Amino acid sequence: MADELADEVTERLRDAGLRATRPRLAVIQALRVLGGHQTADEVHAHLVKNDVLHSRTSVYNSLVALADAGLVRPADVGRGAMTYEEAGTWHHHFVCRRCGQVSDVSCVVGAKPCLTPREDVGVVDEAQVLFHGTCHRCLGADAASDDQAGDLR
Amino acid sequence: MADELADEVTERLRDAGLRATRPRLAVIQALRVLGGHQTADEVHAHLVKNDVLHSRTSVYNSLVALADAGLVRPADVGRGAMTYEEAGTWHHHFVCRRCGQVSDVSCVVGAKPCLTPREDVGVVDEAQVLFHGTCHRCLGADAASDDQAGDLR
DNA sequence: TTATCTGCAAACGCTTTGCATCGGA
DNA sequence: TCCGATGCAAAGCGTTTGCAGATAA
Repeated sequence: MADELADEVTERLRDAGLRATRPRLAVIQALRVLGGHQTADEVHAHLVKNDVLHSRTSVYNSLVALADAGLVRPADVGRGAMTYEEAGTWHHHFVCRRCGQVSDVSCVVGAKPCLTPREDVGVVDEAQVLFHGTCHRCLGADAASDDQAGDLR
Repeated sequence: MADELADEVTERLRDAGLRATRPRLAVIQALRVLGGHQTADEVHAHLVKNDVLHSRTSVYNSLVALADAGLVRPADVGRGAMTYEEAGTWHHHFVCRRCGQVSDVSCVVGAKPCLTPREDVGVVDEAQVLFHGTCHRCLGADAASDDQAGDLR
């Protein structure tokens, strides 16, 4: 079931001049299982739990290799550690200030620098948008606690 | 000459319920002298060089206080350390992949969430755009070294 | 006078590096 | 076979925390 993934990853790593090793395949499979926006540590924890891989260094190494091969995209959403996601469709991120949850947001234009700066700063090859705000769940929790709190505060 | 700054900072800190202390005034003055996009360490180095302040902790403390008072804005441009700039007009950032230089870029709309995500993820109060690419200087250097290199490589 | 702030020292979390060993092609 | 990858251990770097003494209001 995950063999097609392994085959594709193997091929794309080789295309990038990299070897298809056990840790690398394990890391990208973990990323697929866990879904987007995982930190290196979360990937590591998952692999340790499933007794697949125990070295933190290898997780870092593998993430770098997979990113080089264009299979994984690092995304800094400003929450301490770097997060990683499978490189599928290009999108932006919304981060809830309360709970820290990260959601994907479609980009305005389908192409990869989906925005162009007004100023002529040079050649732009990428534009990342990071939205901040309050997610629906936290807004709901707010409303609920407002009811509960009554006129306190 | 910098007294108006000191007075304004004092007032705005007090408005935020914070004290106007020597380190805080020193940090914002350093930020003004150095210009935008300084790391805590760069601010610290500047203040040490000018024999104004020697504690790294106080630089961090002050930056937090100034950010709370809305006088300073932290901007994560994805280069390891957090950078800080005086909170003036709202803008985005362009980071050169070669030299790491950061340039300011006007936002699309003057208001503060200058972009709206397509998806309804919740209440968005901020949108930061981070552009990556190659700045003019590095493009120029490239052209020059291409000439020099001739057919090497 | 007192709550706030400072600033040293130490801890902390994420990430990288050095290096001997291992293994994919 | 041999270069590239692994993975332990340790360092590195930016940042935060604990706390006793100092200070703005």
